[in-house]
Amino acid sequence: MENIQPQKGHICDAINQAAEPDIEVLYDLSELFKVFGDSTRIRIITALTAGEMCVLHLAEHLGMGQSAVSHQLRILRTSGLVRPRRQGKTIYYSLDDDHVREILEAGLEHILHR
Amino acid sequence: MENIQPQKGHICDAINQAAEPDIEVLYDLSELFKVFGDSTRIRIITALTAGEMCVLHLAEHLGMGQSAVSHQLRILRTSGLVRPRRQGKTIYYSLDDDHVREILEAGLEHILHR
DNA sequence: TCGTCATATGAACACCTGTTCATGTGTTGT
DNA sequence: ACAACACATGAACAGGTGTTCATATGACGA
Repeated sequence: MENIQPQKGHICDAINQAAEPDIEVLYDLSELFKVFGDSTRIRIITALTAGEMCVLHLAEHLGMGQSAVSHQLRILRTSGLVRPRRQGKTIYYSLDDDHVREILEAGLEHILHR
Repeated sequence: MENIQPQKGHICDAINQAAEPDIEVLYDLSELFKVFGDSTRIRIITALTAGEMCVLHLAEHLGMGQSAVSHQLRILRTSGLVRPRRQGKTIYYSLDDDHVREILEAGLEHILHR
């Protein structure tokens, strides 16, 4: 990284203005979006928007192997986006938070309205 | 990928219900979130929330090299999240779309409120 | 208890991503 | 025209990511 020192003072609205708002929060934020940044996981989340579903049906729905889906579900679970409910041998997954739908909506707004 | 055929019919709310809503849109959606899924880009976007800024000031603000920032700006520009404005030698970047702020907000809601 | 079903997990592998270094492009002032 | 400045771009390299294969866990029924 070089030593940066622009010669003439440019007029940048945001410069010299208080430090970054919670740099650690911004890191967590990027980690959250990283979870949404995979088409398999987005498809899982979208599917769960309609209601809870078990792993094999998710795999069938996505046309993928059970293992791959299970791995992705672990990531979604760890991130607190999805919640498991055990009933006998099968485990039903559902969205853990209404924020998840809102984030999805916000993204769709950008994709569609332009 | 294995041949999946669950033995007994589980009760999954969303199964057998109309096909996926535009699988291509979901792919684009994941591509969008992928752009948000990097701390450097999130920091750039957040910085631009306060107003336009030139590349060197962004680099200074982030404590990174000019090249790295420029590479990330190209990704943000290509994704339509950020817009350049040339004035002499320097180029000022700003958020291209109000949707960007909304997506950021939706993500923050999830991070903070829990 | 034994076999089967539903899911989870670990290792391995190919692929993708972000930074750095070096260099190129375009603009300004002299 | 030339040097300096602001920014962009290409190559290269380390580190991360998602799928597959094989195997483990845990629950149910006979």
